[in-house]
Amino acid sequence: MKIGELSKHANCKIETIRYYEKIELLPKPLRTDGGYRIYNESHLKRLVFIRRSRELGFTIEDIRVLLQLVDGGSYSCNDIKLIAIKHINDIRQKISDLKKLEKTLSRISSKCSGNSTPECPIIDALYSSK
Amino acid sequence: MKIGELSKHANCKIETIRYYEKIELLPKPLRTDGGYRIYNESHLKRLVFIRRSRELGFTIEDIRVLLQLVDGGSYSCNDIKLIAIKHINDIRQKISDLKKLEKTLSRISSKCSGNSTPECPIIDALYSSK
DNA sequence: CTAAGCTCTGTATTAACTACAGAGTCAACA
DNA sequence: TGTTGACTCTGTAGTTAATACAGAGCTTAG
Repeated sequence: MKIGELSKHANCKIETIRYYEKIELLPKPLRTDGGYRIYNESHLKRLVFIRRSRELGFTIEDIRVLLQLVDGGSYSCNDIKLIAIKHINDIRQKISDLKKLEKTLSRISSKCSGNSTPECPIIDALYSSK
Repeated sequence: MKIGELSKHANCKIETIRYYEKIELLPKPLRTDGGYRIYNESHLKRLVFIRRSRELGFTIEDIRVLLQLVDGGSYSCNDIKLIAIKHINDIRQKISDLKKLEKTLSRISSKCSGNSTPECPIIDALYSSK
């Protein structure tokens, strides 16, 4: 299968596929005489794995570790679980930070009259000298 | 005040201050004969405004708009409130996305025995052919 | 055989900084 | 006055995870 077809099956842009090859997440595929990349099912599975992991918010480096474990064939369920749990904790932290942010912003902007005068509590809150 | 002092007062790295000058968020300060930047109180206030806004998650471009409104002197409370509300909505969306993510990951990883066998539901979920 | 459509490489861009290298400046102290 | 150490300067490159080209070459249906 050529890169365009892989792209459709994996729901991943062509440039991204080439990018993953360059950073060595995807193995180099065979080429036609003309230089076109030719992929097989195992490339597709691997690419789907990568995309799914990205969608779950794993970084490329997380994924590299996961793939190395899988490639090595020596991974244990525990290895994987540790990575996942760390990631879940990161996500929870982000959620908590964003909630704080939202509260602060909502509080500031609720004081705002929303009229056409040039007095604005939001600006005051941001710009005040202390 | 020299850049190091400004940096301490505004809690902002020196490189970042120079960066803000380069992208024209901060006005160019006067210089000593030797070429050192010399700042005054109004630079400090502006830098604090920028840092505070960044901490609240506004983008540089958001801040540029806010500052232009303030600089123009013609802003209205309503102008500012619209920007803030849009931003609050963006944050709520992000929180909701992250919560979904967290749920999915928690669900997958709770199936994981966490033992030393090479069978792992996390990998299976990511790597399965469909 | 030709034209449309696909793919190639390589480089530049995005956001918001951060991290140097190598040079120059300033202030205090002897 | 000389020197040392701390500070600052410019300019460039790196970070993350792609995305967006230009300009060339390949493939295949008709």
